[in-house]
Formats: sequence, C-alpha cells, structure tokens
Amino acid sequence: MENTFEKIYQAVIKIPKGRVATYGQIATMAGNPRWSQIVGYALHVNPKPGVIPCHRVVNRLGEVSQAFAFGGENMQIKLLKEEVVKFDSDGRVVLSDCLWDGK
DNA sequence: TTAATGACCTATC
DNA sequence: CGATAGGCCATTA
Repeated sequence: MENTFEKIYQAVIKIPKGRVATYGQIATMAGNPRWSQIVGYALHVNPKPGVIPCHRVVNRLGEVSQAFAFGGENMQIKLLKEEVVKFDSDGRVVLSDCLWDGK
C-alpha cells in the first residue's frame, strides 16, 4: 500500500527538470500501467510537498489537471514555463519535445 | 464488509 | 473523426 505510493513518488521525483511525464507513464514505471488513477490520487494527497513536483505530472494530453489549482492552473503552467518546458497555444505541454523518456 | 468516488486511460459506437 | 461507456487500482465513507 504505502509501497505503491512510494513507487509513484519515486517515479515522479525522477522526472528530470524541464521535462514532464504522463500519469500512464509514471504508473507503468511504478510497476502497473493501470495505476494511472492511483497516481492522481497519490499526488492528490501529496504527503511530501516540495519533494514531489506534482506540476511536472500531466495527463496524456499534456494538460495539467484543473484539480491542481493549488493557486491557479495558470500558475501551474507558468511554473513549468519557468522551467524549460515548452507550451503551445492550447496551454498544453509539448509532449513531443518535453515528454520524459523514462531515463 | 460493501459501496462509491477519483489530479486516469483505453476501447467502442 | 468526435463523443460515450467501461474498467483498473487504491482510498474513504
């Protein structure tokens, strides 16, 4: 149980700066591709703020979830913008260029 | 213990 | 091609 969360956190923390990963990607790295929902839940509880870059986790569309809104989704995107993450006019992350390869 | 929910994804109509 | 339904796992009530 906690082990599962730890795996997810480890995967999220492993995301290099300027790069984003999708829930499915992290779930697969954690050990099961069906944990996508659990990944969202794990970040929802976010037991280790400051250690887990939740803003680097986006859905498969490259869009940050609205539930993030820990200060405004726009701020979330802006934060990523401060990194080297690229954004398109749709407000989505350019997965084709910033999607984490997993290594 | 059972049922319902959720920061999701995939498949089907 | 666009929208809808279902399913998976874990947590909460």
